[in-house]
Amino acid sequence: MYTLSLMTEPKRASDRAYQALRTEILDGSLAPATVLLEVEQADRLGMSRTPVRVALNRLLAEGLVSAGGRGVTVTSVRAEDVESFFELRTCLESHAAQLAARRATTEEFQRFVAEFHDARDQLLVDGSAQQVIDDYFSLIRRFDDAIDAAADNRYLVDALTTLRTHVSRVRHMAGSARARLITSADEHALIAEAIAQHDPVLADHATHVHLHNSLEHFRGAFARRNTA
Amino acid sequence: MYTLSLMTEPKRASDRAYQALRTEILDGSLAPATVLLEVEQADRLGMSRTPVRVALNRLLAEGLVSAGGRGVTVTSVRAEDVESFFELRTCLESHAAQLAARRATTEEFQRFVAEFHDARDQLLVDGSAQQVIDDYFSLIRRFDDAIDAAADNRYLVDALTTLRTHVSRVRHMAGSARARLITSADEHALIAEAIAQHDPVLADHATHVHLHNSLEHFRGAFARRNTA
DNA sequence: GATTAGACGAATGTATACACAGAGCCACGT
DNA sequence: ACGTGGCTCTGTGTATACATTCGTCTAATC
Repeated sequence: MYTLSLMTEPKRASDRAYQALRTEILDGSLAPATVLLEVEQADRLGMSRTPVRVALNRLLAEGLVSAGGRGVTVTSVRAEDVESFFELRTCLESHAAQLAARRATTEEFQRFVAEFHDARDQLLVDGSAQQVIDDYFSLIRRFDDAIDAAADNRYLVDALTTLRTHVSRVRHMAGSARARLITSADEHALIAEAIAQHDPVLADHATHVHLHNSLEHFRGAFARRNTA
Repeated sequence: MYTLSLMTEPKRASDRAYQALRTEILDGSLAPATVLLEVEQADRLGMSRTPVRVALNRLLAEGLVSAGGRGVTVTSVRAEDVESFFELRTCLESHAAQLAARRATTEEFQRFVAEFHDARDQLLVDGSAQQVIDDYFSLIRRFDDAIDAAADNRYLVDALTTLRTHVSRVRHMAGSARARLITSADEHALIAEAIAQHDPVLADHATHVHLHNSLEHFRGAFARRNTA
């Protein structure tokens, strides 16, 4: 089963609406504070209000839009939201890494160590090529999925999935600097190593460090954006 | 603004449907594995399919029902779910308590210490009276709300709100023994004390202890239920 | 006798029509 | 000129009709 975002054309109109709106919110085409009206979107997406309504309710549950009086509004991402957000994310990802370190198989995560080393080398050689960057993010995604599977906790994975959606938004807003990506690859390699060696405390702390640095990067990016 | 569960008669039919179904799932009137059909429920609740559909989608997002093939199914609560569930809950509540200990005002939580002491005394005197038990749960609710407010993290509070819904279900299934409630009051008093004294580590650990004991209680209740 | 293909039916997915509520606006009065 | 009252217009909430899909039962063939 592929994830929704990889399926080319879902059957249900409500799924198409959900995907379309979600993608546009994540990549910024639909700017924060934009008001989404059912009729408007139904017209734009070439369907009736009913499936749009379903899609908007799903986005509402995810926190990507908020319901205020008339229509729904694309939620804004203020700097303080990013702080709150990473506070929770650090808590959850660290815990997931800790659980993974207890429950995962060594081989699987030792492979990730090697992959992250390769990725770092690639980024060093050609860290500005979009292909290399895309590959790296896809590696991170596989790594996150592997941790989720190893953590083996449905509720935790659900919470993290929602959070990671919001991460995508912030990432889009902040962009990704080559230097940060390289450091990030090293940090991920360490997390993978800790999990492979069944060291829960190190996995916990390495994840903490990684997300701390990640947040610092976003803070910098936000500051530059707001002064520019 | 009152919470939905306290509003006597919401305007929207979809809200009435949501409340009705949610209540019935939480108190067990709708047993796990029950299949909910739109038409069926619409008929039973005296409305059309449309608002029922909205309600079911909300329940789906909350994880109280799951979508399998035909209709939605009331999710079951297996022992292993309770484990996963408390694993996450411990992580989040501990973190919330930690944040509250850093950010809360001493007076507010010192009052909670006194209230929990009073509650324990009440439970000792007349711990089987439904009124006393209800009062105690209502106190816990106010305490949780106060922690949430002090933690001041929208994402964390959202995650905890969802989790606490599931706690209600488990509590209903397991029942509440007088002895456990008394111990629980003491544990809560300690958490409140730690927050009042701005001791994040103690708040964290006291919450951990409380939820550990709480989980032990549920484990025992489940074991008894499954052997009975 | 078991397995699979096909048709039937029930339940969901979608569209549309109507009801209601809230916001904006114009006119009227002061 | 400014405030107030009602009107209109727009958007959501609900109902219902229609389309589509998926499960299931049956029957036929191997």
